[in-house]
Amino acid sequence: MLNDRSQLLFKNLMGLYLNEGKPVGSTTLAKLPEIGLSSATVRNVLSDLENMGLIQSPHTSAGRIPTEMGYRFFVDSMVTYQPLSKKNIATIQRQLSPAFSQDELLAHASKVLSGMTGMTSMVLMPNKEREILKHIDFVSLGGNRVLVVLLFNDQDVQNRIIELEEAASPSELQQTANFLNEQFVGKNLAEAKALLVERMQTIRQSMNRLMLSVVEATDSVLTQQLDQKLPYLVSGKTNLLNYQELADSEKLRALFDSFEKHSDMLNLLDKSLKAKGVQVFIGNECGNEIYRGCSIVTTPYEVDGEVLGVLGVVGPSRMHYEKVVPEVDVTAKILSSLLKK
Amino acid sequence: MLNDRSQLLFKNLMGLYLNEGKPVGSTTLAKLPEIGLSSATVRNVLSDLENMGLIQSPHTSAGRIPTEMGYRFFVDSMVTYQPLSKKNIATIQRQLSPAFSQDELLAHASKVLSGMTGMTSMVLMPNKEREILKHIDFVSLGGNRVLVVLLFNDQDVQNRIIELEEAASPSELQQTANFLNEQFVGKNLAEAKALLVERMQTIRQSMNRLMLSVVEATDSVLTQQLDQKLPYLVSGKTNLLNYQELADSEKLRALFDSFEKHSDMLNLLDKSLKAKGVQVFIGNECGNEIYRGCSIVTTPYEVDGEVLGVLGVVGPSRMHYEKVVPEVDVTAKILSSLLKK
DNA sequence: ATTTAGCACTCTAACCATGAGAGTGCTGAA
DNA sequence: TTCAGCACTCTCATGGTTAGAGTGCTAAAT
Repeated sequence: MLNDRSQLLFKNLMGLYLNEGKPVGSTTLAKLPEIGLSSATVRNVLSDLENMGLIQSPHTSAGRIPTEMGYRFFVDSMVTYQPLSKKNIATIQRQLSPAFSQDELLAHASKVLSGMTGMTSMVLMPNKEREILKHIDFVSLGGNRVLVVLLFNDQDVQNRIIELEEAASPSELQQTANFLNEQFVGKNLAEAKALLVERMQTIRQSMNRLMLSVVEATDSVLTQQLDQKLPYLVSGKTNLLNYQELADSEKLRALFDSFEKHSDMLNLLDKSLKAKGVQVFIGNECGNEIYRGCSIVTTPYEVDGEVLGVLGVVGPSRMHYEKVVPEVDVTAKILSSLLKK
Repeated sequence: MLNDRSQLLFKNLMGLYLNEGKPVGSTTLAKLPEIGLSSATVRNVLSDLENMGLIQSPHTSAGRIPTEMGYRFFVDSMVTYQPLSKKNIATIQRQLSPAFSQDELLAHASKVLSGMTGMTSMVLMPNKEREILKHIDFVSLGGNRVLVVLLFNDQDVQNRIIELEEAASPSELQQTANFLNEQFVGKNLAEAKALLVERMQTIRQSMNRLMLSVVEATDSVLTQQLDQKLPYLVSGKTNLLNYQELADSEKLRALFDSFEKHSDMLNLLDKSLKAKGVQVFIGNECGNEIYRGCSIVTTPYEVDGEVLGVLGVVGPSRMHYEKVVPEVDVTAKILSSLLKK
């Protein structure tokens, strides 16, 4: 559909534009040693490319810049991705390793990604509904206060302090914990909640008042557990201040607002969740007018072959895809490998 | 030192400037009903005020704007603070109450403050060194993995998963926990660490290898506990995008960088930690050239009369002190009262 | 002794004209 | 098919001009 010469010129135009950020004219291209054509011939080709919708001219006497379709074509069939150096991979590994919980690990991944790419990163958190309850424990704090410790997936610990109506002895607490462990360990949060509702009738009859109030308090903790969490993390927002294409503070505000509003971003991350491998969304494909001029690169992370969430970066469409895509990819892989353990 | 008429004019000038953000000229002031002077007379007074260093002229044909000294004078002796409405107070209370841990409460306070003032807020976290250890507990996770639960100050729960060299039975863990509780509960983190080092010799002799390795793992958790935490939280950074006086993206970057660099801000928050009541830092007083044109309003929060940390906001010097100061003050008071419990 | 009207002066911001520079499309020759 | 040449268009930087805002000073009025 596109002859070799057109491709060559388009690729060179992209290269120059990604580096300089200024419209590229026919003379600039003609001067490149690998081209070997006069500027007039280049002009003819550029004119074709413009008719095809791959490039456009901001105004008559400026050079050409890629259109969204141009970016799309470039990303789909021209970019040669550059593998990360051993050293960079080691650096990521080193920065992610000292994390103690799943949440912390994901937060680190987000930081690493925004630091490495110089853009803004986001990490879609695993669906808490599907986290599997591994252990319940109660710690008496004296008086009526009890610390509830919930362990999910061997990595994620949550705790809440609850107040009972009357004091509970350690042995009573132990007994209740044993009961709850028997009933709910191995279930995910949603199942546990459903089960609790279902069996409440039976439980009421078989337990004394004290144990019942502990169970009820635990139920409310489980419920809160579900909604309370942020759906995704965002790091390095301020990195976007570095790009002049986003220098307008109206534009930035709109972007930041969109991050907080959640709906756009969740939509996108959800799409990526269902796809395999790295996805690149360019401009309008991001699903909102606001993202004109921006691109989003995402990829899912997983554990034991099951997709848990998505991580990615937002930046100007004029980004170095050949570097950013592998960076996102590798970070997701390393994250996945660390989650496995 | 300043006659009534000068004060009246200065106050009105400040009022107009705070609202409009544009230099105020003699005619504008003369037109105000409460002035009752000709613009010529006003000009004479303004000239005096300029000589005293309270106001300045950006250029010949613009009006006057306050200098930093002008702001200082205004804040120190002219502002009449507006008490918050009952409704606003109730709103703060409602937004802060549903917090489960100390950290969460402080994070909420920061959010509330940035939301209410429309500026950026920061909260200096309590000194972790001085948190008192209330309870240590171990939960066996099967295999060699043990969950360490540390409870501080009845509100702050921390946990870490540690891996032992060999499996430990629940009773062995219980025994170790009992020992550690006996030794360290009631001490603060720094004391606990010192004590551990001091007694290590004795402990080595009196305990078996397993218990020893648990103690050592706990020690490393205590150590991490000390450094790992952020010294302060920042919320609502993006609010600063709304102010045209900060619209320049260089300026914003410098500010955001300063928030991440910690040193400037910590210096300032530390100063506020030692002072009583609300403090206002204007421009240069913030301790860095970067904060030219910005002011910082801080106040300590406390529990049982002991100062724990500081909270405050950063915004343009042209802020409504009469509202912001009470807002910071009340938020700190409410936060303090919730921490007490 | 104050206050104020009047006036000359200064500076900014907006507007317009101008020209250099960059890049284009088209045409006709190689 | 390629390309040199040329007329054309548009932006951007520059400089000049003007209206408007605000000042300081002086001399008259209170």
